[in-house]
Amino acid sequence: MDITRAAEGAKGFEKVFTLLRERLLDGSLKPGDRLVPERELAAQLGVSRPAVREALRALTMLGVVEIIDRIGTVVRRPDVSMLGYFFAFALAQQADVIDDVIEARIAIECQAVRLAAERATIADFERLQQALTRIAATIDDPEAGGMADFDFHAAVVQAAHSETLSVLHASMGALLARSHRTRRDLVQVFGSMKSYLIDDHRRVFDAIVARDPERADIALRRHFAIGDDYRRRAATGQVEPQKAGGE
Amino acid sequence: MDITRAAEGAKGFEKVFTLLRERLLDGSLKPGDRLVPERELAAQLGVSRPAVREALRALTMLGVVEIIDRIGTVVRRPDVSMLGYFFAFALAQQADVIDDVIEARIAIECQAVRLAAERATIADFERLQQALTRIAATIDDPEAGGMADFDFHAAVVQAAHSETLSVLHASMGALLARSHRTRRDLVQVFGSMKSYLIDDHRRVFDAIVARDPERADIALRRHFAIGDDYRRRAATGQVEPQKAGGE
DNA sequence: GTCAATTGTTGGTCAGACCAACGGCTAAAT
DNA sequence: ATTTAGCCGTTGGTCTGACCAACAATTGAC
Repeated sequence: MDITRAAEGAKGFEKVFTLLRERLLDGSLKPGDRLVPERELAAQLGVSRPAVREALRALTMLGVVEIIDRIGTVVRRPDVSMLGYFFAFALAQQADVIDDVIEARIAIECQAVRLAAERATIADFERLQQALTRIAATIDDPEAGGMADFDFHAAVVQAAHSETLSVLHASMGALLARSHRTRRDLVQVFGSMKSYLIDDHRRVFDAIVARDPERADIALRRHFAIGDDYRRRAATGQVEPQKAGGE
Repeated sequence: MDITRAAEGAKGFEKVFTLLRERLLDGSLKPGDRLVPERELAAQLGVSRPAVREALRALTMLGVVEIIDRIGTVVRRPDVSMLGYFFAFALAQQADVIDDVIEARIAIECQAVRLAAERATIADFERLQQALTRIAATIDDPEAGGMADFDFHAAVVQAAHSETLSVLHASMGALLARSHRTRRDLVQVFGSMKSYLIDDHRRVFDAIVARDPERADIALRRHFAIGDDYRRRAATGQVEPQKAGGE
């Protein structure tokens, strides 16, 4: 492993981090690979060992490496659970990032639902059907209901058979699950949400089964729009949304 | 700032990280706050300064603090830029399935073009217009043309005014730029690509200007589909695509 | 009051030492 | 010959103490 071509001009932490980042991004370092020991890496790069440690710790936070005591540092597939930390901090600091990410998830799911309509397998239909059943069974339980809603959406993304979309969706998973959970709290405020939750998810499922990407996309977008409406009205103190009973 | 209640039993990095995480999550530390100097924090916690540095560096990667040289460490509000690092690594691992990533980009861009149709500013229109001009001017230059194509798509994503979509798109940026570059090589095989490239991009632009999200989405999807058609025919040795000249 | 020099402060980095906990190797016992 | 016990090497985790760079603040001279 030729690892001595360091970043120009940099030293210490920056030198190590930049070089490892490049090796990871260009594929020289792959999941499962073990880095040379810290002392050796420090010697090769002409930096101090604490600088190496800082860089490795930083990469650990991104989930791309794992420092194993007395074994060494191992490259791993980026671990979406690390993003749980990020979202927890974002929530605690009331950062704008939360709504931005939740909005952007529409891109992932709406494209996924189109692909699902084209590619879903029997196993996918079964998983979606089970998720639908669970949504209905948990309609009065916000905790389990939130999870059931999230599971349905995750099943849609899985049915798309796109590894990239799955990774992106999983990276937002912690945030989306929380969002679904919060949405479910509104069921006690708006009785009409019960039929909304069951019927809308069913509509999405039916469009996937019908192999109709356009219809699936439209059904899912409508689902998001009405969900946002419920949220808006809860925030503004309005009672039942006017469109809830309509088509 | 009472910061000495450390995590039970832990020491070194773990002790510092855990304690700071708690302070950040419980609101004791807020954006704008400045932590005590590293030396003092190390003394208060009874750990070494490198341990403090590792913990601070870890929190830096999560975007919750910023280490400012000779000033100190300041708490900040997390923003989406941290996600960019994560996505870049996650997508780099997908590099073996480049087509999967290229396909998934449709999710990002098609949602972005919808939002662009709703949110684009005058400055966005100007940037898109310039990109269009550059596409036409570079029609016979694969290198510059690939970049011009990518710039148009990036401008669409920017016009969506969604940080998360921008970050996601940037994470794929290198792959997409290369894909556009490769596509431009096909111009020499298929003369009809010239009008395709100019007209299709113009159609997308017009739909954005018309503030018509549906039409923009449809135009961009058609653009991708025809682009894929060219690519397929090049791979299978066919000459001009039959639909190229039609509506 | 202004300017220059000095001092203090903070993060960035380094060198070297020690500790804990394994795994591997070697020598002794059976 | 085989098994067991002890020792050594290795690696990450942590610590101490020192030095450097680059400012800002303070002090003294004019």
